[in-house]
Amino acid sequence: MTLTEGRPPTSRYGSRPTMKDVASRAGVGLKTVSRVVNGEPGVTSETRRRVQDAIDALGFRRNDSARVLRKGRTATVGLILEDLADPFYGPLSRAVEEVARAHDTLLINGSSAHDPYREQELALALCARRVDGLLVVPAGPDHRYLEPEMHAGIATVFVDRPARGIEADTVVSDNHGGARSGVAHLIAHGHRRIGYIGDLPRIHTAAERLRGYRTAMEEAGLPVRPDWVSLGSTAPERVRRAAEEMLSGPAPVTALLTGNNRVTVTVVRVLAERDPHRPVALVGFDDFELADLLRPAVTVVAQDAAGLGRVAARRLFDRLGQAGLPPSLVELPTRLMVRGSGELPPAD
Amino acid sequence: MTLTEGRPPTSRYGSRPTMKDVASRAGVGLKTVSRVVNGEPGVTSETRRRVQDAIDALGFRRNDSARVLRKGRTATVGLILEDLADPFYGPLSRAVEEVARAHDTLLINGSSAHDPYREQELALALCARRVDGLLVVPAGPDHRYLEPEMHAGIATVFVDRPARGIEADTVVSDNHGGARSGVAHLIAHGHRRIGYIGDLPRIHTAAERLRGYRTAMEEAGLPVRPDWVSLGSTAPERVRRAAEEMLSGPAPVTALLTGNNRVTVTVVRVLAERDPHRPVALVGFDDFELADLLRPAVTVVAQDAAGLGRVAARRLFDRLGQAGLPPSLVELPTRLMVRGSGELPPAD
DNA sequence: TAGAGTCTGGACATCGTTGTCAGGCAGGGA
DNA sequence: TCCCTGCCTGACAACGATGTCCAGACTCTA
Repeated sequence: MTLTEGRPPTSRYGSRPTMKDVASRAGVGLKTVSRVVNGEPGVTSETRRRVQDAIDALGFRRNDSARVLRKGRTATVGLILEDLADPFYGPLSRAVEEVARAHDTLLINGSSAHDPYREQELALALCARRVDGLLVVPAGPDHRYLEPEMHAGIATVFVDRPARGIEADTVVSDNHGGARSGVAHLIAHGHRRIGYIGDLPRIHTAAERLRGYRTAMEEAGLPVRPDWVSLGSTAPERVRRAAEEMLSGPAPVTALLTGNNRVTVTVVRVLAERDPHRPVALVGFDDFELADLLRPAVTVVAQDAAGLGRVAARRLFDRLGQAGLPPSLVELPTRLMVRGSGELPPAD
Repeated sequence: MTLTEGRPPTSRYGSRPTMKDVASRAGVGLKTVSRVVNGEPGVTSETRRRVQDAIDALGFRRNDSARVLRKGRTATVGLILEDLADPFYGPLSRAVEEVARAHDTLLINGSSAHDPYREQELALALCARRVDGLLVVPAGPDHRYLEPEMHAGIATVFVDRPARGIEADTVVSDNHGGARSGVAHLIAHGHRRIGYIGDLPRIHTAAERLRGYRTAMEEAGLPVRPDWVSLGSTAPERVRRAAEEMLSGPAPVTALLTGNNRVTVTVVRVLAERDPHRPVALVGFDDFELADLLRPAVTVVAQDAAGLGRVAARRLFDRLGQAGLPPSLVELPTRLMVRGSGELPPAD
């Protein structure tokens, strides 16, 4: 039989059967259908079967909008990232999805495309759809716009970076410590002129990593020339220019710390084009696929992206289960993965 | 002022103000608030201002569940991928997002984790939330479960692979032609014993690519030994074993076609561990980041992932705008990107 | 056979918003 | 002065599901 058989003649294309339709077809009351659909007790198996038949024949599916309206909870949480295509967020989002699934909750992924306005637009759209909770990788400089939503009961956790302007749960990596250990590693291999190329300074992680870089240099008693630090967009052209300037100036650097995986990849390209007899050491923040297969293999400060997602999601559900928890801050450790590019000796 | 000032005393934590609350605070009717919120005409600027003040004071945000219930449309479409962390899907999902945005529509991303059951669960959950449309990268062997939904008016487009069991809009790459051109490239460089390692045979793309491989071999009058073809999961262990067997059997292959980027990456690892004096040529299906920086650089058959997403999303919105279009099939061309690994001479 | 207790099913209000429609009011023409 | 037009405004029903509560049917016991 085809699935269109048995539809009531009133059903137009684009209109769906409701519980009322199911009830009248099965010859029972509305509430009985509701009981069957929700697996509630108090329906004889004979009645249950009749209702189920009607549901199948009509192709009925419960309208969750109506359900949400009545019940108040949506069993849905939102995750707002900067860029779905950035490999750093893959494991993060996957980890969140697993936790959400364990709580029978649907995860909605969205991307702000690095644009504060789009982040806000997206977050508020999800709030208007009454998600129970929100996980946000902040792109914008100010998150006070979420205050009314949080007060109204939408659990919110910030991941990878803290929010600005409000107190909220936050899960981040130890960016300062990670950068510091990466630079210390370069120093231990004899480098004294080390550059840092990072993301926009308004982004918290970029600032923290810069701070870690400075700390390591200071601890070794090394000076930091202003032209050894370059913060800005991670667009390949900008990063390329920055790298080339640092490598050719009056006091060229012999080693580089790159502020995230986008920057690292571009810098790897720049270094590959240079004279292989004058190698430049490199430590990248964020691990990336195939880093071990490049020659030289790229030494990185790896973040636990899946851990960030998992811890943040757990915190979100804790908060959903128990309102009124005080805001918490969790900092996850990073790990230096030594592979080769950071062990090159200084060229001079 | 803090944002909690002015809340009516009845407002509990976790309950939100409604239009009714706004109306009574502003001293106007319910419908007038609705007009202001939706920017409808027919409200004096004085009234509008009073209402807006009440909205701000109460932190009101329209409940879209109720709105959807009343209006029938959600201005939301869903995209179901296999794995959010697979870099192939990044540009695809980004392209869909751009198109959705141009239509003032929210995009919900979800992942099936390669599991047919999860795909169905997710698709139906989105249908229950009454998304207007659905873009699906099929993971399952049977999509008849979507038939009632499509009949009920949920526009559905399949991407990257066709659906099984139903007629529907589909946008795919020219998998057969792409694989054929990749293998022809290897043959042109003197290879006669060429292997193919692909995804599970039930996956349409894997089968098509196998067909392309066979076509190219046949056209060159070359035999295909059964142990030169290995289909199965893309788990690294399986792929590694398959590659090692093909490279060490009685008639070892001198070149490989890999069926997608996951397989390619694993094979690159295997090849990197082997004797560099006996190189194995490689052509991978799907481009991937840094393919050009490996040594040898990896020659690939590149798909237009962004194109897949863009074309599919456009088709979805065409269908939303005009119901009853006949199902269409679009096949996008692939591009052979010659980089080095496919040009190695046969080892013997 | 009557009464008590249990189980099943249905009528109705409700969630927050929007579409319909009618009432009120001001201004202009006769 | 009266009526008509046009503009604002608000009362009310409806969207589809769920929770409350009660009625009727049934079983079991005295």
